[in-house]
Amino acid sequence: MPKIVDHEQRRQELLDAMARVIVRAGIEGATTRAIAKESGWSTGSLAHYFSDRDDILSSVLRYSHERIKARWAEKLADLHGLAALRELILDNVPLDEERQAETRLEMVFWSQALNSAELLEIQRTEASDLYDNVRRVVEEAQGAGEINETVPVEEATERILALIDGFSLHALLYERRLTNDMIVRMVDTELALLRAGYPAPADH
Amino acid sequence: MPKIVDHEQRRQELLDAMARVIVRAGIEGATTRAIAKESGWSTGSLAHYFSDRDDILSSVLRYSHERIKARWAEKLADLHGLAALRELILDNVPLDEERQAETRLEMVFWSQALNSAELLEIQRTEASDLYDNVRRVVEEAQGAGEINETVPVEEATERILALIDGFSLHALLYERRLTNDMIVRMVDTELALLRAGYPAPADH
Amino acid sequence: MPKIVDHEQRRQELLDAMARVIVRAGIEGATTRAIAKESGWSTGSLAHYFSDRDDILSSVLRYSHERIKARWAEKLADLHGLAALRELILDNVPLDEERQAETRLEMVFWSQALNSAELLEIQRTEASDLYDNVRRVVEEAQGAGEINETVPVEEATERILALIDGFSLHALLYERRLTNDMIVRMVDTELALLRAGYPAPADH
Amino acid sequence: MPKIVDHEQRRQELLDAMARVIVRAGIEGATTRAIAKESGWSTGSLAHYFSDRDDILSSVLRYSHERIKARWAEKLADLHGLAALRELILDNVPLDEERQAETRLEMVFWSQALNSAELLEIQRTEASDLYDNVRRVVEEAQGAGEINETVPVEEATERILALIDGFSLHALLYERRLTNDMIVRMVDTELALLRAGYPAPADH
DNA sequence: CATGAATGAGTGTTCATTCAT
DNA sequence: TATGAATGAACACTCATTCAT
Repeated sequence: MPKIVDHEQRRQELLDAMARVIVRAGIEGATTRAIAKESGWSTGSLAHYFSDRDDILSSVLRYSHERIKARWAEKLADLHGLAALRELILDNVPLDEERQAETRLEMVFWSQALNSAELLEIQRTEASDLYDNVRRVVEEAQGAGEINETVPVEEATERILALIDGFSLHALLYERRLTNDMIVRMVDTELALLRAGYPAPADH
Repeated sequence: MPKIVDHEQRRQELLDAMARVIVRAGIEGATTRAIAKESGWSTGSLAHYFSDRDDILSSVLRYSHERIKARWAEKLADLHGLAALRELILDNVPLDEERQAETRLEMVFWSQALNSAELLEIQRTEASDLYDNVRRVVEEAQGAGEINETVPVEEATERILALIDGFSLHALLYERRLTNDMIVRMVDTELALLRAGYPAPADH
Repeated sequence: MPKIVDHEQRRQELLDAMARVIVRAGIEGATTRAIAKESGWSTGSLAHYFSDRDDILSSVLRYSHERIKARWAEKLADLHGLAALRELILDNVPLDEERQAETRLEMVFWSQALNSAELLEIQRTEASDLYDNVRRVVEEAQGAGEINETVPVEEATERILALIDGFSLHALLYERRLTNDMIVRMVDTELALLRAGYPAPADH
Repeated sequence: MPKIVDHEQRRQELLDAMARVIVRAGIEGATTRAIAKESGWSTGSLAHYFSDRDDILSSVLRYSHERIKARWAEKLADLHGLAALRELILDNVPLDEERQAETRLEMVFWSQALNSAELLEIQRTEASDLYDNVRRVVEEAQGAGEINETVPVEEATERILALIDGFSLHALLYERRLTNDMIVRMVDTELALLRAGYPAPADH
């Protein structure tokens, strides 16, 4: 029993190290040696906790999402409706260094997933978690009358998710152009839009 | 007289091959040998056209943007205001296979740019091109009364750019969730929003 | 517990292999693979003991001199004055196969040092060791009255060093012309010259 | 006829370029491209004048000696005996930049010859030219009474040749230690020694 | 369980050489 | 004759992985 706890704890130590290395040096810098050095353990040790490098990679992806999800659970515990939605969105956007690191990690996995069926599957599963959460909160807010009843839930959810990743990406790549202030302001505009209801699209 | 070769044409041939390899196999699959094989030339030949792998990489990024920009120029030639904006947005979203390939390429460079000052610089320069184009068309549309005069141009531009990349990303990663139809519908919603003007944000 | 390896011993094993390869095939034949093969280890193993090929090269140069110096120390322990000088000179001339191999190694590094600041520095440091030894013994012999008091120590030292390398070089390149007998005879002539004192130079 | 002249002239142009590259960058820097660039001709041109890189190398060695020999012929034309010997020695020692370049070239070929039967043969042939010249002048001087009749010609010749290369080597490698003044002084000491006759060697 | 030495395939790159023009 | 594009073997080096201790 205590051994199992140690095992899991050691895995997390190694995954933390791996995540730090990826954030600092990218996927190409995340060599076995670099991870081992960052973690303080030997390269041979990794083999006891992960079957190979791909296993480490997918584990990092899962682990990162677990931490993010745990944070949501805590933050959303006492919030409801639009307030919860706002918190959820802002929690998924790189407004501070911790969130920036998470986004860097995400970005690496976006492209990695394109060439790995396993990573893609994980990515999709994890993404559907966020999707479900956003959608649930949107529905809740709509049920509570905070979101206009004409707003289609699915579209609202997709727009929000697109904005989250779009802002995240641009915040990292074009940091001088897209400031935190602008992101927060645009998030609030989106929330106001949900309150007011989407305008009817024109013909084309 | 020696064999005369159109240097620029050969470079493009090689860059096309490189882009195909990256799209198919990712950045890690884009080895010198894979590029050579895909292009039908030998590894040694690459040295005549590029100084090293980094040079190939950054050239691919630049080349891809050149093609995209050339396409805009053509498409936007006869369009103005909102119609031009709609075309520009839809042209930057992976609605067909060609555009999907471009997005895959983009995604690879997003994460590569995080660990390469040179790629980041190129990425920023190219991104500012799109920014300028979107902003110009938005201003034009606003001048023509197609966009509500209360809409802040900068914010509108950033929202659109975020949506473009957010939709692009999700279309590739979560293709079954985010369909082309939905993307087009959401783009039109965004345009309608610009016509109607942003709602006033609530307090927090 | 991991396999425990005597790092220094393994380094010397590899350096010995490297020296053998250089002696046999020259600097251009001393490829990573050739060294690995000669040593019986894999190419990847070299990386554990040397940072790169330049490191191997400079280490070989240093290592070779260490062995030579250790031999002097032993040989000169009980000798003094002219007898010590004679021994020192003869020990630095390729009279047997072992010494021939050392000279071949030396010759390779002479030209390598011309294009490598690091090798040149090592070469100079090691050369000054021999200079100091020769000079010390000459002074000792002069103090003991074995060398004429009019002989300038610096000039005597330089002549001896020049003769050592000149004989070494010619013994290897023109082995049929310059025999061991001749070398020994000329060394003894030089020692006799030191006893007798240099003749006064004529005017020019 | 004029074509043949052109051919030979072109060869020399290329050999000059090759020699400059070797002196500047060593044997490893003397790539086909570097030679072509230095000469101002294309890499393909080299093939018209030399069969391969080895041919270039051995031609450079021969060419360099031809120039040196031509210089001797001129310098020694009006000199005889010890005066001629002194001139010959000083002409073969790197007292000025031109001679330094020649010595650098020599040094490269010393080690190259150890692993190339062809280069070794050339080296020996060329070296015997210098040997013959030195020996001839020594005999002449001895015949004229300038050199003591007890001096063995062969040994005198070998000593001189060893000193020439020893001084040359040390002048390049240990330039701050072995100055031109010292070299000239030691050469004159050697000449004085020839006048005075070698001292009788002691027993060992 | 932990180590780190050892592996050898694979990498980007360079090179002398060939050859169609 | 002169060119320089093209070649592909060879290079130094790195890497994920294995395994005896």
